[in-house]
Amino acid sequence: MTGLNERKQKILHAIVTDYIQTAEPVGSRALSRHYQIKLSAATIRNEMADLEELGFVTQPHTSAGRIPTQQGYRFFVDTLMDQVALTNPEEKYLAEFYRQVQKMQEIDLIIQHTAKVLSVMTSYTSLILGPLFRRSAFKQMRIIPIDQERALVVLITDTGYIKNKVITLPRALNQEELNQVIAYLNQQLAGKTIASLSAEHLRQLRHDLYARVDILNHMMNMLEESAAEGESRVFLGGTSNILNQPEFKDMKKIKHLLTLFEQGERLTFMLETEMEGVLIRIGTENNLQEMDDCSLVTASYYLHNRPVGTIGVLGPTRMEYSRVITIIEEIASRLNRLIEAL
Amino acid sequence: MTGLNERKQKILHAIVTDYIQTAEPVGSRALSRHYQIKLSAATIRNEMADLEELGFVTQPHTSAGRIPTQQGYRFFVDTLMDQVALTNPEEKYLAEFYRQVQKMQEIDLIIQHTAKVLSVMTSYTSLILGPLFRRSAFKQMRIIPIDQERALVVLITDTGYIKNKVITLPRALNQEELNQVIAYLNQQLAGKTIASLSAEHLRQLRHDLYARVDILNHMMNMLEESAAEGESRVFLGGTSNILNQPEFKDMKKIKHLLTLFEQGERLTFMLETEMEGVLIRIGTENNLQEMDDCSLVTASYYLHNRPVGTIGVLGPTRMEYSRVITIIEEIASRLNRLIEAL
DNA sequence: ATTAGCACTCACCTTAAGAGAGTGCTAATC
DNA sequence: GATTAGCACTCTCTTAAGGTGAGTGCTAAT
Repeated sequence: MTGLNERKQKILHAIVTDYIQTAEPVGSRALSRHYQIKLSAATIRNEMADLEELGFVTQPHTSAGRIPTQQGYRFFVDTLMDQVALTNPEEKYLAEFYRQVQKMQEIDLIIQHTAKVLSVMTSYTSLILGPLFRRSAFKQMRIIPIDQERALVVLITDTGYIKNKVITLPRALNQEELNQVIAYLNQQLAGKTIASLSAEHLRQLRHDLYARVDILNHMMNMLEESAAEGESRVFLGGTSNILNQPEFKDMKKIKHLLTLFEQGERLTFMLETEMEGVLIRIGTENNLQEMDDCSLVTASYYLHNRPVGTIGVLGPTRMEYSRVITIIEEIASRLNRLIEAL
Repeated sequence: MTGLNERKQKILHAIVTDYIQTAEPVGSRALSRHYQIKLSAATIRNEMADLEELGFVTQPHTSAGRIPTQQGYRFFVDTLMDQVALTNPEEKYLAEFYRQVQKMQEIDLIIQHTAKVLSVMTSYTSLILGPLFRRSAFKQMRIIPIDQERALVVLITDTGYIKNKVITLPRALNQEELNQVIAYLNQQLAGKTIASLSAEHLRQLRHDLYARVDILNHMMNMLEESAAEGESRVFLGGTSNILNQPEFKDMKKIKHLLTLFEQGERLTFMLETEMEGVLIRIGTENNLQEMDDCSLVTASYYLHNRPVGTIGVLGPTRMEYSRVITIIEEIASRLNRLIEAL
């Protein structure tokens, strides 16, 4: 299947590289001139015809140059792509940037800034899925009475995500009672991830606290709600960057993408993954109409080797994959370090 | 200056109304046909020529119909505009919507949903400035130790805005000490708005707590930081709606607007106002390049008659002002009621 | 004061022509 | 047998020209 001889690979590599840079169909002439391919245009034409038949490239119209197909990009990404390193200025910039970010103690700020820098450095749009609540572990929980009926539950997780939730209490409670419940919950839940709270577990809790079961129920409801899908904490950066891409000069496409950007749940869905390392989804691999012309490069970030969230870069399929991968890897690793320190 | 006789006003009204609907230059013919103006096209042409000379309308080119100028819109908004009421379905929709929203206890959720509904109902872009911290009043403050060095300060304001801030403690502190400081602060600050904390006030506090001045300093820094401009809590809704407007078919304009949308501080600046009632800024009145073709309709929302935030609708200058005003007034008042209940 | 009539303007659409880039194929060359 | 030069062909893109139609300004009649 991947029976591409070295020459074809070289040509495909050149086509993809060139097209990524110029967004123009690549002709045989240009290839034989600029790239280290010491073949005549005619020969290259023959090879390109083969590549087209094999599905790696295509022509926008009969007498145009070739552009990579999705399959072409896929092969490029899997086999052909060179690795690039950060440039020195990039490296310095990032180091300085995170020296500043480090001082912020709140995960939300950190992530927001990370989204920003990710989009600036790649000049694509960045998406970051904040630490997932249900993959975070309990650190502690407090309850602060607000008035007769309501109280604020503050939940601190090990990912630095601080969850506030106002709950309505079923009846007036004295601080004493509340404290008991909280103390017990803290003790039972400390260190556990939200996702690991089995039904069994919860039943046990309910049993233990049968005397306070009404309060507990409220608390548990809150937890479950939060753990459930509903909560989408996606941060975007550089949404306007998509407008720089010539493939999105079409109003309709932009509209679809912008509309997608407004739908937190769908973005969350796109980003949720437990994959190790960098994951690249090209065009229809995203399984989303709106994303058919887009690629998404994602990497998870970790706390204690547990993946808790995802950072991603969204651009046209004609994306500078190698550069983006390098950047995303670097930033993910910096984010990891920051989160460990929270 | 505004010496527009009734007939001219009638014609201007018709031009603006028609142009708002169609986005096409309005010709004399169309006016004499469709609107209740029983004058011939020729007469209308003469009047239109006058209106043009007076600066209320203009021609995109010599042989086109007229379109309103900024001054034209201004006059329309100030003097000509009819009031419209919500339609019955709109009213029902809103009532049901807020029946749902009411259940959410968190201001952020409420505002996010309000932004959504505001953009959906107007089909423009909505901007909402969350309750300003410095215009909110203290309700209470708690501190939760996280580890040896750090603690979480939770600050509940009367606008329902709950502020979390991780602070690094200057030295290990026992809960006792912290509680003392917090108790004192709670007592001193309860009911005061952040903005009203004068320097004198703070000096007094520092004096009273001289024994704990290091902790206090940290807390105060946090407060000051938060009260300062830095914190921009702007919520957007329906950003993709701008793409529906024909005046934004130009990529450049869209790009500028989207870029503006990414700059929280500038949005905050745009929205900050203490004005009573509905404020309309048309085109260059916004004092922002990017907004030269846009109008912004805003209304403050209140807690105890104190303006704490702003909701706004952003569209082209060719905006359905009267409809937007009606909607924004209704939604602002519903938001008021919700916030009073927090 | 109002209106009908008319010449004129200008954007927009369609069509045609020409340039340019690139291809596929064939025949010559290494 | 693989490679290349040459050439006819295809298709997009740009530019120019002509035609259409909506709308105007002005003048003379009502």
